[in-house]
Formats: sequence, C-alpha cells, structure tokens
Amino acid sequence: MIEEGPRPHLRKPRRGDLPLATIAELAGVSPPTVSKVLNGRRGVGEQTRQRVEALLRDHGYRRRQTTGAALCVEVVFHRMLSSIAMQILRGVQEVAAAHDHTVGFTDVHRLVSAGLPWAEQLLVRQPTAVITAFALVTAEDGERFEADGIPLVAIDPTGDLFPTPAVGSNNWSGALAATRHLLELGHRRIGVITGPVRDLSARARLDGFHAALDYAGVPLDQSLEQRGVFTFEDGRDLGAQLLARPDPPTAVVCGDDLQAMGVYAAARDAGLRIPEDLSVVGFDDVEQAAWLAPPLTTVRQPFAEIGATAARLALTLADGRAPAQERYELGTTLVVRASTAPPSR
Amino acid sequence: MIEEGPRPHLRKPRRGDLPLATIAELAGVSPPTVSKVLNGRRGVGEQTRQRVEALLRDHGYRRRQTTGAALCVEVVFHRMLSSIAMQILRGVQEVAAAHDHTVGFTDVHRLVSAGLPWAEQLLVRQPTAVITAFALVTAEDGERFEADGIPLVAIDPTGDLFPTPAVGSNNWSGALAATRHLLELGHRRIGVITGPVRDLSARARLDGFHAALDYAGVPLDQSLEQRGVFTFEDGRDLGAQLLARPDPPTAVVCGDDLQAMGVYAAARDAGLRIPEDLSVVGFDDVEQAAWLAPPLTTVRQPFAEIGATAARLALTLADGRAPAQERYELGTTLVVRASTAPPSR
DNA sequence: CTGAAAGCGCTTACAG
DNA sequence: CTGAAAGCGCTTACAG
Repeated sequence: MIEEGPRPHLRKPRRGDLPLATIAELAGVSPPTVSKVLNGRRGVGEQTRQRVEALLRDHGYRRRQTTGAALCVEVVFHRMLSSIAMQILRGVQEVAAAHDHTVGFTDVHRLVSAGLPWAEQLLVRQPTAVITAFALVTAEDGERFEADGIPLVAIDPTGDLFPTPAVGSNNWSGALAATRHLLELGHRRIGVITGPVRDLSARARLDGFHAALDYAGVPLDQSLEQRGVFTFEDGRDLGAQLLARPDPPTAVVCGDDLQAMGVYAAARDAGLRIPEDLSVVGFDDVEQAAWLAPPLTTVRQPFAEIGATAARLALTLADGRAPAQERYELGTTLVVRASTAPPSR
Repeated sequence: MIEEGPRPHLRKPRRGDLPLATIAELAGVSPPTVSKVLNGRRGVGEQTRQRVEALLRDHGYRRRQTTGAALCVEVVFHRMLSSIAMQILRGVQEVAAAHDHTVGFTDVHRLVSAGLPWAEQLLVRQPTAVITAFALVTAEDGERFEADGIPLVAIDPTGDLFPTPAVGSNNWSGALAATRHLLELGHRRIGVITGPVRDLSARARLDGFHAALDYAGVPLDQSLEQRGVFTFEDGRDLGAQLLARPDPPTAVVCGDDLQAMGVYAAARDAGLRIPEDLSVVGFDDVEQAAWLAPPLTTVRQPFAEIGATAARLALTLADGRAPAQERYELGTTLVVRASTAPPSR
C-alpha cells in the first residue's frame, strides 16, 4: 500500500495522521498532557483540556483508543427474502448486544454472482465471528476463516460437505406435519412444489412430504411433484401447471410461503377458490402469510431464535469454549389458518 | 474498567493478551522476527514462520494490526417494516463497500421503548458515520454524535427540530399523483387513511391528497379521513369504518402499503370487489404489492437509492467535505396496477 | 496542574 | 535468514 499524505480536501484527517507529539506542540503542552486528555485521565486543567480536546477533534482523534478488532458479529446474506433476513438479524442482535457486540450486515449477492471472494471483505474487518445465512459456502471459505481464528456458523446450509457448525430448523418434521394435516382433512391427491432439492432444506421438506404419504399408505404420484426455486413466480407457474392437469390435486404443499402466494395467484387465474376448491400450505410463516386472503396455513420457522442460536454458538466458539453441540435443528410449528379445508370431492 | 487476567476457560485469549516479546521467547526467536511474521514481511525462514504463526494463532493474534476504528457505517432502525429496511440496507451497503466500509445494523426498538440511550452503544464502536432510519432522534442525540465528530444522517425524519442532514422522498408529490390518478378515473368520493400526522412524511402525504382534491375542485369531506398508524390492522379497521358509512367512498388512498393490505381485508369482509366496487392506492411499493389480488396500485419510494444517498452524504460529511446539499428529497413514482378502476356508480 | 524522564511494546534499519 | 541496536509513539510514575 502506498503511503498517502493527508489529502488536501480533508478537514479531518483520520486518527493517527498526526503524531500526538504534534498535537502537543500545537496546543503548547507536553505529550503526556495530550495523552491524559485523550484517555480521559484526571489531572488536567479545564482550559488546557478544552484546548487539547478541540485540537484532537479537529485532527480526527477519538476517545477510547480501541486497540483490538471491533467487537462485532458479521452476518452474511445472499439475497435472502427480506422479512426473514430481518428476523434473523434481530435474533443475532439481541444475543450479540448481551455480549457487547454489534452486528455487521453484508449482502454478498453481487460478489457471489461475480465469482468474487466474499470472505476477504469480512476478514479485513476481523470480526469476532461470522454467521452466513446463505448456501454457497465452500470448504475453502471455511478454511480461510479457520486460519484466521474466526468462527463461522452457517444458517440453514445447503450442503454438509465440510463440518461447519450450523443452525437450521426441522424441515423434515415441518413438511411431515403439513402433509399430515392435509391427509387428515381427507386429501389424497396432494401436489407438491419444492425448492431446489440440492439444498438440504428443500430436500428435507420433500422427504417429509413423501414420508407422510408413505405412512398414510397414499401412493406417490410423481406427476404431482414440481421442482423450482423459492420464488412467487415459480409458485405461480408450477402451480398453474398442476392445476391445468386433467386430474388436478385438491391440495398443494409449497416449498415456502412465496411459492404459496404464487399458487394463490394460479388458483385465481384458474377460477378456483381457496380453500373450497384447493387447499394450500406454505413454509416459513413470513409476516404476510396471516394477511393473505384467505390467511395461509403454513409451517413456522423460528427465524429470530435461529439467529439468536447462531449468535450464541458463534460467540461460544469465539471464546474458545466447547459448545453444547455444533449443530442445532430448531423445531418448526404447523400454523393452521384458513387456506386448508376438506376436499369438496 | 477493572483489568482482568486471562480467564481460565479461554483457549484463545484476545489479541494483545500476551506481549509480542513473550511469543518470541516461546518460539525461541527474537521480537523483530515475530514482528515480521505478524506483518507478513519477507525475510523469515519458512520453518520459523510456521512455528511463529502457529503460536500467534494460538494466542489470538491476527494479521493486519488495525489500529484505527472500524471503517463502518452504522444504520439504526426502529422496527421498520422489514422489506423496506432491507432495501435501505442494500443501498447503504453498495455505497459503503465502494468506500471500503462495512455496514453495521442496529434495531433500537427495545432500547428506545425502555427509554435507554441508544446513542451510547453506537459511540462505543466509533463508526465512520451513523444513519438513522427511524423517527425518534432528538437534538440531544444529534449533539452527542456531533461532539464525537461522527456525522449523523436521518432517513425520513419525523421532525426538523434540529438541523440534521436528511434523506427522504417526495411524499407530497407522491400522494398528489396517487389522488390525481383516482380523480382522473372519475372518483369523487375518495377516502384517505393516514399515518401519524405528527410525522412529516405522513403529513406531507395527507397534504398532497388535499392539494389534489383542491386543484380538481372537489370539496373535502372530513368524514372520509381516518388517522391511524402504519399497520395492516389499522388499515383493516379504519377501512372497515369507511366502508360501513351510509355513503362510502368509491376509492381509498392509504398511508402505506400495509394499510392498503388492511383495506383489501376490509373490502373482502364487506363483500366488495377491488377494483370494481372499490379502488385502493397504497404508498411505498413493497415487494408484495405486486403479488396481491389484485396487484396494488401504489406510489413507489426508491428505498435502495435513499439508502445509497444517505451513505454518500454520510461519508462525504465524514471526510470533512461539504456535500452538494444537506437535504435530499428523492422522487416518488406512481405505479398503476389493477387495484384502481373507474367507479361503478 | 504540568512536564522531564523512564518505560513499554512494537518496528525499522542494518550488520553478520 | 536472523537478531542486537536504535527508534517511534504513546503512557506511566513521579517530582515540582
């Protein structure tokens, strides 16, 4: 790095641009006196203190000479649905604040899309710990953090290719509960729209769906299974395909709430009423789920608690202590609202 | 603060717990050699380097001895609607990253509710700048940051009681455009649901609404004006009151999209179709607005650009440069979707 | 309250 | 590649 002199347009150079001795000279006092003022020590005359303080401020000096890295937990997202990301951030923040840490936020979407090394950015800052809430963490990324002694905790990781501490929720059980709910209502032709099944969470949900059918002795109809990504558009388009079949399903289990909203749109376009003509179940329980018409039956993930657990785990590891466990899978809850009813046929 | 010795349960003491000279002794080398390794200088044998690196790592030392405060822009929220907060954060982050800054996130809801001084938390961290995206900043808060030389930029501030640099959007024009759109469709009985009119933004929207009626020569009917807060529930409840009137409005202008969603619910409950029986206009253009049935006509606020502008302003001030202006009001856009149509009567 | 002197921890420049 | 010596910037302990 090239050493730059103070840039002329700066009124306030960064702290340290001028040695403390120069400040002392400018103030007409000795270096020890400036040092005392800077560190809030007693034993400096009020006038002297004010003169020195003004100079320190003008030159960008700040109280509390922090010598260590920032006490900060970094959370990394990759274009996660905003309301979910926010809940996770709140959970992280609550725990971090209790440990005198602040929370840093990064959305690495563009970096990752461009194939750039997102980890470097975070390493420069040297946070106490890093929590990733997106899937694309490689073993190499993990090693970079390991080498710097910064613990990395993954929220809902795609793969378990390398042994990162991780926090997620019980996707399999959630999908099982959702599907059982439909079976108990009497549905037998149940469609499913999944997220990318390479993701552990999407795969676990699909498996839970299959398991419920299996337990109930309902044969699996592969033609009622649609795979897509976690978007409104895929819910709408794949939902429309299911509903356009000669023998359409009477209910649809969705990979997440966004897809469920898409299915609502597809049902409207097909002239079907929910839940009279079609039952719909989502996954996540985002805030809007309760505001839909009809309010959406869905599987709640405890996002704030996931964030809080990830933060606790990360800070425990940063402390060099052994955590109770390195992998947490928090419970999901079926929230029954008005989008599910017995089939009319 | 009491000086603590290293806690026995810590495997990795914080950097600086041990002087570099001790590491040198443990490694059987001289302090200069350790210094070279620590700073990545050349001229150290490979074996020596590895031995020293291992020791440094074990004792929590980290490369890049950062002596300054973290290069970080802090964004402070107060329970802001998550999808909006996220868009703002993304805008801030883009600009911050371009200036080698990271973004810190704080939701001060609990602190503010408890009457605790939220500013102190941020001052400890000594960020380059602070951006507040909530209303409750007092002149005293402003002075605290001023005293520490940390610029404070407010997003969409409630009041202009003290002269903080601020970034918002043109609420008045937006509401004017929304109301004109309804007038052009032929509506004459137009209801309005507002946010707390103490807030500048809510007040500006109400004034824009009034102005549009005024220009069109449509007399103002005070009984069609409902005041509440920016929530789904208030939209639903106040919307229901409007619709229950003997002479209900044929259209409703809402304070934000959340209230508009509430009005959708109220219309459903009243057996009214949107837009055939009732036109609805929102404000904000949150992501879900396009997914509603019918998709919501609303006024878009450029949240990401607001965040980016706030970050640019904050970093310019932190640099000690004079910004082009200290107050920015970005343009809003009417997005016409399917929730508005000519009145049936 | 104030500062000359000593000290601390790290880095730099240079000799081997 | 390595380290004794000098140096730098700040702080501490103490004398006035």
